[in-house]
Amino acid sequence: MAINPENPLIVQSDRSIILEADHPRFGEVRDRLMLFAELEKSPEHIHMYRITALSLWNAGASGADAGEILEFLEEVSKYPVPVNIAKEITDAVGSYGRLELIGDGRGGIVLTADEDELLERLGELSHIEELLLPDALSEKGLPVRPECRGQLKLVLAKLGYPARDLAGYREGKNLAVELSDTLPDGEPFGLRSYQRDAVEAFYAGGSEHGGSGVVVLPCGAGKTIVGMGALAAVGKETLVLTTNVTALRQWRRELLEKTTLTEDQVGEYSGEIKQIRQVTLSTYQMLTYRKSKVDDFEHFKLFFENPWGLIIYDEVHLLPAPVFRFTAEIQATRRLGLTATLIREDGKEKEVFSLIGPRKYDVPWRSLEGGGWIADAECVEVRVELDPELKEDYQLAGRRGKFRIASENPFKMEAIKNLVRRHANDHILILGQYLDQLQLVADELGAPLITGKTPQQTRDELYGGFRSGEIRTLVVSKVGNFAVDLPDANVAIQISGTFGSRQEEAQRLGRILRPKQDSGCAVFYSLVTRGSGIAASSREQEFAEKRQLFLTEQGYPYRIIEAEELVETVEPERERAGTKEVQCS
DNA sequence: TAGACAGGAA
DNA sequence: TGAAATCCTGTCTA
Repeated sequence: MAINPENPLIVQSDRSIILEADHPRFGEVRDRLMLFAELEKSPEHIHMYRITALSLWNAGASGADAGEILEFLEEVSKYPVPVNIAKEITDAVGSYGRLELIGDGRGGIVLTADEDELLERLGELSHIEELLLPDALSEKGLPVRPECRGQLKLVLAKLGYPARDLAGYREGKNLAVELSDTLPDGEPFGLRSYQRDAVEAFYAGGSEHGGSGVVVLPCGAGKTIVGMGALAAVGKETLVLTTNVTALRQWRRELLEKTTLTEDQVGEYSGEIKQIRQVTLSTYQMLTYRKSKVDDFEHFKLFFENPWGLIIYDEVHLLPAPVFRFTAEIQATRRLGLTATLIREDGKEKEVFSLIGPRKYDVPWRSLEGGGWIADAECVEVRVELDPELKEDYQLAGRRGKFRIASENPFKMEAIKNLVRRHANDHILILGQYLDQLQLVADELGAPLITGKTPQQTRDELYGGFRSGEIRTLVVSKVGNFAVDLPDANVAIQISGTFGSRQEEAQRLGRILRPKQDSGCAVFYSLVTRGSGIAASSREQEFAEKRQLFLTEQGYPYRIIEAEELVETVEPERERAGTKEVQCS
């Protein structure tokens, strides 16, 4: 293998991959890497990826082939791919599928392996043995306790041997559903190409094998519609789980509007209303409700006692732990997970992989920009100096104290004002984490503030005002992370955020990704207190870096500007020459 | 019988 | 690392 220093990539024997960000082939290589490696750091000029077992299994599950991956790496690498890495890739990608769960033809399930020796070895492990049927014998493989199907997959994955589940599904009750071809307002309706691809990827293998996995799509790309497509494809009674009631109602509205389902077929099972219908919508909290820690879960029966042929998990990255437990027990029911970021901050990715299913469909967010499905967006990190009066406090504070002080840095106010002035004709959302800080900003700007305490009615009014353009700037607390009814904006200013949450960053960017009718331009500003004195980087900067990883992975580079520069560029006419400036008016 | 509110959970 | 939001239920009031 020849050495080619012109290439953008270095694969190292510690499983890390370094990609040059300024290389002409950067974008193309990044989009391929995303499918089997995880972005770990993105300092200036380079992106550092890491190959993990899970990232390779997901690649294997979505049909990637180790040979192709290696060929690609060799083609774009400066140096030959280290032998140990080549082997690891081959092993890990290949390991998805070495073990299979299949039907034994008599209604039971057996675990099979490509090598008898492996199967024997696994079967002797005590925590696997207890998931198997003790005295049963099968010439095909190890007979599995049917109720332990999920648990077994989880244990195997943790051991490094993910199993492909081909044991089939309970059929569930038939339900004929079709997508509407026109919406109530007369607009024609149909699946977009990528939505159709996602449904097909989910249901590949048809009714026998198709039907468990996760679809990853950016906010605003129509995940609900993919859910409806899956529902129509499967054609069985379905349970849809959402994170809150607003999302639940939105699903209900969309189901009625965009499918042939009628009012009496769609039920809401929430705190207020307890309907169980052919398509039932409920919340995670409903299922995990119990009076106290020692009581039983009161409503989990919803999972088991109905003939669901499909369960849809909305925002699967937020799925609470008890729902995993129930899900482990209903592995015979088809499952579709929907999310914009398959990242869990609690590290339960293997649970999602094992119990919901492997990643079936994922495209880089930015690639949907081309089709005009989501808006072109630019991310800008604005570095603000720490208020000198707080420098001493900052030095003396502990780790979390430092983060809080940097987050609430009063000098951010000036930058916020400049940004608001700069975007005089835009719809601006200001997003933050601390209520006092948000209140201060709202007062100073004379803009309305929405927090968790704001009653729904007031929220609706303010949302309405923002939508109509009457209110131009809206200050929003963490409610904005979850509120599906929050109107779209074209400018978002993040003034503080949760530790290193990549998810939150992604959600917040999602707020401005809906395609715009007029200019089509969207900017996401993130205000970060700059490191000062001895510390090269502030606590907040460190977390900001972590937060930005997911979006960087998706192709959104952060342009860094200093807060002081904002003053000069307040008037759009006086943009600095040579820099592609943002023109959103 | 609806709405407001407090309390506990994760 | 911690703050904030949400949900569900039960109770109280009108």
